[in-house]
Amino acid sequence: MLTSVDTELMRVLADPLRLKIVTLLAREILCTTHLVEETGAKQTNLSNHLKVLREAGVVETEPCGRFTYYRLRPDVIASLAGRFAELAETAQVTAATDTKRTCP
Amino acid sequence: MLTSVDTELMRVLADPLRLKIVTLLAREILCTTHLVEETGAKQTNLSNHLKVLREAGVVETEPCGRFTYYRLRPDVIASLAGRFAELAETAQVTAATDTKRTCP
DNA sequence: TGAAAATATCAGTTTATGCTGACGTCAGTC
DNA sequence: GACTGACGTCAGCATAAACTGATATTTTCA
Repeated sequence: MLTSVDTELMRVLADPLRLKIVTLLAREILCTTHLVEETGAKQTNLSNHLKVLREAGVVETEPCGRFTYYRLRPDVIASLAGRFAELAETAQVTAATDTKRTCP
Repeated sequence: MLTSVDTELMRVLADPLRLKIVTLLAREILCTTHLVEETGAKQTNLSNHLKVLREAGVVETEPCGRFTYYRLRPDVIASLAGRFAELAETAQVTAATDTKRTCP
């Protein structure tokens, strides 16, 4: 059974800046200041995007004094990768067998 | 080296209706009429979304008389799945080793 | 305690984009 | 050759969402 891809998660990850953040967090656990440096975005803007990522469960926070560390949740990304892999596999079979519905 | 996820492709796939179309096309090659039936969306709306998917290289068309068959390109989805799998793998290592940049 | 730094929140503006209705085009059928 | 059905295009509208500036909150350090 082909489980569908989470639309909300896709929406969250579709923004260029958020995708950049996710890519950066995949390599290192960073705090907002680092992300401001790396992306060049305004702190306010970044904070908004981080909130979106947090609420979507993509990242987790860990307070450290007056800093806040952000870490990416690997399982969320892995799950998404799995969904797309399934989808690609299904599409592969469809293409190979040329499964088409007849015109009405 | 971690190749980044294609933002444009993500934007295209982030729409609920387009994701629905992609999921349907993964199983069967369909024409617009079928997609109208399956999704319940207006033909015009669907045509607009199909154009977006076409221009992004996600789907291909095959004319058949006055009908137009749409097929999903498995390689595009497979590639995306691969990128996310890499990202997840990197994030997994980062989490396991607790790789964090020190506060400035 | 007062100042500064790190981060979050809020309100307002602007931009992007999805949806719709009207219309155009091309292929098949009577 | 006129008609119908499948599909695409275009212009306009409406909503969502990204960006910004101002401000609040919390923590650290002198």
